[in-house]
Amino acid sequence: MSARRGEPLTHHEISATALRMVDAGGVEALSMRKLAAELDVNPMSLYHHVENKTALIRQLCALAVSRLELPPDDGSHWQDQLRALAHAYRSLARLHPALWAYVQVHPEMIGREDGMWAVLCRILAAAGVPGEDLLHTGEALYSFVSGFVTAESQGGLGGHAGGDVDRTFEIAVDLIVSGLERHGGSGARPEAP
Amino acid sequence: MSARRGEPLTHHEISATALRMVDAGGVEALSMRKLAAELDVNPMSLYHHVENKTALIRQLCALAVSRLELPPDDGSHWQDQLRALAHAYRSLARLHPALWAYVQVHPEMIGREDGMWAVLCRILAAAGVPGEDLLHTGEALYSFVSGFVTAESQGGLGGHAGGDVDRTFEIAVDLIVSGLERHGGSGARPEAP
DNA sequence: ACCTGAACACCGTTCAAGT
DNA sequence: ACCTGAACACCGTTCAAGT
Repeated sequence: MSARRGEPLTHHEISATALRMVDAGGVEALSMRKLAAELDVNPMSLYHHVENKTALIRQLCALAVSRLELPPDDGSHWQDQLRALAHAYRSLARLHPALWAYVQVHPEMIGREDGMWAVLCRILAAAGVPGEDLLHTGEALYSFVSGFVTAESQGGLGGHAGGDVDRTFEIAVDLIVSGLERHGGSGARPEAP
Repeated sequence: MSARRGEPLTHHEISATALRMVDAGGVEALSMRKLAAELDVNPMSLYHHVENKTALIRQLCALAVSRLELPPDDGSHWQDQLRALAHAYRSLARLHPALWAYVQVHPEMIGREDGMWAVLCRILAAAGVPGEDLLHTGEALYSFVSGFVTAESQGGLGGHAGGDVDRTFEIAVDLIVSGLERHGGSGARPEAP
């Protein structure tokens, strides 16, 4: 009977449409009623496929996270692998900027993304970060990159004349790598002249 | 006539109450109607003192930002000044965590906080960051620290066993300082022992 | 000048009823 | 099983009317 053609609303179709709406207008532009309208369905029908709005957004986050392309553990320098991870994360954030900004404010939506943490910790270990600092350092780096991509996607960067955000990202990643080279075991130890 | 005692709703009293509500339950817990209830006033009365909800939140942000205690330019090392600035920013964020998370997603709410940018750029110049990289580096650092304090206030850090967030912040700031010492002109140049 | 009630166009969600 | 309409308790905001 539903206004839509025969098929009864797939899980996937709901998520895809919702994600499109979030991409277009931010999470605050997603309402169950507008989503239903977009799907040409009665608002209440959605509740047979999704527990509630929060659960729906959680699904969107999971969908987005699953697209993160983790760099493989080839034999390359940890510096290159760390750069690759940072770039992969930034790319993901740029795919769904509004959703990603939401994630930073609601980290419980994705939990601690397992694959990424394993890769990050492996790289940091290779960089010579001592075991007792591994998780702290990983968290620091993750929050740094999260902050950057959020600022980027929300217009918090590039305000100045000729703002070249790619260059800012390059400098940001260089700064982290340099810091690790100094702090970790592989670089120079503090003792200044 | 109003339910409240004689006085006609001061600007300040509205902001203070709203900020208290945001601190207690997040920005999403602030509604014009609940704020009016808290003030014991008709919801519509608020619109004589505030243009709309967005303008009200903007005022809250300005209020919070004005409490940032910028470190003075004593003669101390740029490293110490940078640490002081980072700590001041973190302290501010911890005063109003929910509002600060909101600010990161809506950077236009505070604009580019002028005093802070001047101090940050001065410190980076003292660190030997070349002029053409100054703004990029400043933006990178600002986004890093923003990311950290947002993650901290939203529970994105300290998930692991014995999570000591102060220690994570210490490591995070050390990492930035080390990176600058390497990249800038005043610290030890790469040449390792 | 300041306040107010009613109204409008929205929300998320529940529930009893329909096929 | 799946869908639906009516309803409830909320929103922000406008506007004409009150003092």
